[in-house]
Amino acid sequence: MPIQSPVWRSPITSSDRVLLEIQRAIVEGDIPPGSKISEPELARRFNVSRAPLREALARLERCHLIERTPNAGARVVKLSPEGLLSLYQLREELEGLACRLAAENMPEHEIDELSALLDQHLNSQRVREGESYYQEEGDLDFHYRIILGSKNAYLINILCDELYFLVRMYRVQLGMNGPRVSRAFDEHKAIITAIANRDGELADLLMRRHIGASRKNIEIKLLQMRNEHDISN
Amino acid sequence: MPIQSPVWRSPITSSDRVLLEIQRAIVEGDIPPGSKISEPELARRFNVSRAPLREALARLERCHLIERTPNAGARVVKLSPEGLLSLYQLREELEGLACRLAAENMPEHEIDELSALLDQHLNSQRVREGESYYQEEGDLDFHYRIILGSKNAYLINILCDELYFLVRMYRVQLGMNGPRVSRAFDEHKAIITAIANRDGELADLLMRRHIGASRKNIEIKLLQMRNEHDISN
DNA sequence: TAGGCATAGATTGTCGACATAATTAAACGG
DNA sequence: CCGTTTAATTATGTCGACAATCTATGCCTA
Repeated sequence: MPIQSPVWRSPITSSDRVLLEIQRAIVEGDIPPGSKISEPELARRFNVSRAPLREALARLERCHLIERTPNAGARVVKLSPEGLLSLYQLREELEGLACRLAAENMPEHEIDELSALLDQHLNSQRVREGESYYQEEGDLDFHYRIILGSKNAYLINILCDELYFLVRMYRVQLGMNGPRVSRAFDEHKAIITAIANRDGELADLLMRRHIGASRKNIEIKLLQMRNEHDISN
Repeated sequence: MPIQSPVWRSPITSSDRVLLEIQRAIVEGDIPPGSKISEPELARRFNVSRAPLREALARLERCHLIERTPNAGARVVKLSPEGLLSLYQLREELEGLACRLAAENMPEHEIDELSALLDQHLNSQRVREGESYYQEEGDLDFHYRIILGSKNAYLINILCDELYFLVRMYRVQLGMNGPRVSRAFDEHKAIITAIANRDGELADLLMRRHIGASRKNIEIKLLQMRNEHDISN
């Protein structure tokens, strides 16, 4: 039964518009983590009443970008090492499952498209200096397509609509454009090959390893930041 | 970084009260699957304005009990074999992970409590005829406690707040009080033992098998129902 | 008679205002 | 001067009403 995505529906209502704007602002850090969300202020800022704004806040809570307490208002989530660890534990498990299911359910043409997209990225990426594009959009696109290929509506909803905004937020705010680009590309290639061969078990394993590598990479980054902080104090 | 549960917060506001009532009504089938949700009607029925009602609807959508389309309103979800399969695929994965994490993070006293609870259920259940209690509340309680024991906030949120209402809905509406009671008890005992031994790998495996058995049990039930339906036509 | 169009009714999305609870500021006492 | 209590202010929860959109009924046309 097709569960339509309630977060990424075509922006028609003002609530949708406001949602997208605030989502971007939080992910990019324009509204800093931990800061309080003032309904009257945001309503003025986006020229809407509090009704659609509150609708947007409800959906922001759904993708874990804000936390609300009754009668006390909402605050932007505060990033933390534990939160990031929890997030990546889940991603390893869920995206591994997504790969296994994609190996069963992903139509040939979707696999071909994704494969072609990877090659295209390889060509355009090696030449120009701006490797950040692949790191950002390209990587997300890769993961999204596999998740969608799983054809499991709940899995798609949880990953794409609820968890991936957080992933982007951590990436942006930790400044993740490390030197993992080329290796990530090879790993992506291996995963899509496994899916094309309908080898769900292997695709599962490779994806877990892929995300695990990202996690370790980020944990190192966090340790560095913590050390710098300790030194500066 | 405690993420407070946004769905199960103490019912203080009218929105919370309405949410709980509608949740129960949908899970129990009082509001039949697929039926349209009329905001004016429900607002009158619960003596509230449409504002808190819409807040409740937003949260109902979050736990997949209704589906909304912009400018067209909300409908109660329609149960389907594919939906149930998707749900149990996710549960196997997520609750397996929960077991692995619980083996690491669950405090001794929580393990002892759960263990004692199981023994208590064993005693009170064997004597009286009403085995349905354990099947319903007891089983849910068992799973909830392990999930909470994982100490992964996102995992807890997804399972307890977003997916378990659907699990209950499927159970109630498919009339799941089968003969699996005693076997489920043994399986529960084995799982908690593995967690107590801090053997995450084993607990993971056992939980996956436990849920997989439930899934097969339900698939059989669905086949039976489909056959009965075919015969009657 | 089937299909498309227009109108009427109802529903959803949005708005501004009020009641209540929380937060801040001030006043008081120690 | 600081902590506590009280008052003022602000913010959240809720309400009723209006505007935009969708649905259904009936009519017209081919």
